[in-house]
Amino acid sequence: MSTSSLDRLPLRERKKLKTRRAIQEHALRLFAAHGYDATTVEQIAEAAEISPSTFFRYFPTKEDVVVTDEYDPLMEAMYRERAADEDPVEGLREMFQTALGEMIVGPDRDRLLARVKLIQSVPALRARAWDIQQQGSHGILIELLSERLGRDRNDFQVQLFVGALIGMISTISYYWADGDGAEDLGELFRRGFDLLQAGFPLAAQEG
Amino acid sequence: MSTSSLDRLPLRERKKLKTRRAIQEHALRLFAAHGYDATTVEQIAEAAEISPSTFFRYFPTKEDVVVTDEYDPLMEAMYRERAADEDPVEGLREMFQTALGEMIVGPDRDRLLARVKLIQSVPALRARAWDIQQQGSHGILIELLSERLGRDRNDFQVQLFVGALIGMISTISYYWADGDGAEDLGELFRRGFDLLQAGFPLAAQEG
DNA sequence: CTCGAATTTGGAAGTTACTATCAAAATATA
DNA sequence: TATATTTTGATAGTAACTTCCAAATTCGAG
Repeated sequence: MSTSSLDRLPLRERKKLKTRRAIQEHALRLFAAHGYDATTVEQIAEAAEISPSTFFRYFPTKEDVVVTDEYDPLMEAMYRERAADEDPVEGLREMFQTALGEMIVGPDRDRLLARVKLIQSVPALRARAWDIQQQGSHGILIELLSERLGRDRNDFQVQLFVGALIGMISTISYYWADGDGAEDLGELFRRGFDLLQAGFPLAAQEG
Repeated sequence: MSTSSLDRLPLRERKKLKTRRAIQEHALRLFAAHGYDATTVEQIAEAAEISPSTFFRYFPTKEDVVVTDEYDPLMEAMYRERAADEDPVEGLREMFQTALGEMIVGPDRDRLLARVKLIQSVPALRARAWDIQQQGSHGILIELLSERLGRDRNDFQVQLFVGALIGMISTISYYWADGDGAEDLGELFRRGFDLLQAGFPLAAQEG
């Protein structure tokens, strides 16, 4: 962590990142303390020592403060680094494992857990989170997969797969947050991919 | 169509349904003509000859006018009518086929197509549509399936399956609307279920 | 170090979705 | 016809977002 790439940025950029983080931290703190709806953008701006108009320059909507993250480009880079002759879906599966291991630990884990719980509990956030994921991860996954598979981006099977995968990821996130993060997220993803790859053998059990 | 069940309702209820439909029709018409954002609730209210406050008594948000439909209870009823010893997932598959055949034809088809296209093009609607589906169809499917399977409602596999299914349905709807409804919706569902049940055999093709 | 260009910030005013309240109107019931 | 219940409309208010302009800050060149 010593000399991160951030330190080499020009002053202006560093300040912007700092402001952005300050807004996000104060916002999440206030949401946790008083609730999402009860916290106004004005209050967040005051806590972060900026003006409301500056708030909206950093985040287009109040929802984005909670819903936005920076995982997508990282995941894309990780996937592109993988061997070209590997099975594409298998590669995706292992990319997720690596990503989860690297990104979702320590303070990030608690942050993510808090965010998912908040998202889950506020309709406006649930809705926006899905759309952000759809615009971000969904598109990237389509591109990466169709590329590796040598298929068109509009290939129906690829779209179906990614659609199902995103739906599964949503489910996994909420299941994980429901259990207060007690279960291992990597293990939940593993079970998800197993079923997606091999099909769902849902059979009745003894009631 | 002659004497529908609606005619037997008391005057008050009939009027409510009529008002609700009037609001929805005028809203969709205005959205198509001038765009979603450019159309205000006030304008919709004026066109439907009601007050803005009445609008919000019928629809909690402007988004709901577009996003709400009445398919869920029908699908639930159709599923419950099916034989108890049938394979639950197979039953779901065939319920969807029947439902699509019965509900999504004629004027309903064009209406649905217009709605999906509108939803697809407006971020706020995309987001809200997902959340509505999640609150509605998702919960119902979890209940129906877990019941038939004799499993707990919190069963992880059931949740994964329904999550993936809902993701797939979203994908299918948008794919269908993208192609202006040229493809057969039932056929698209069939292919989706095939892959979900048997697993995704995504293999590279000759580029 | 200083000056001028570019960018970031703050402030003010406006739009619109949505809420709360309460009196008037329409409908049901007796 | 008279009374109770429900639905409606008008009014006033909140807060998220947008737009626009002037002030402050940072950057690059001489």
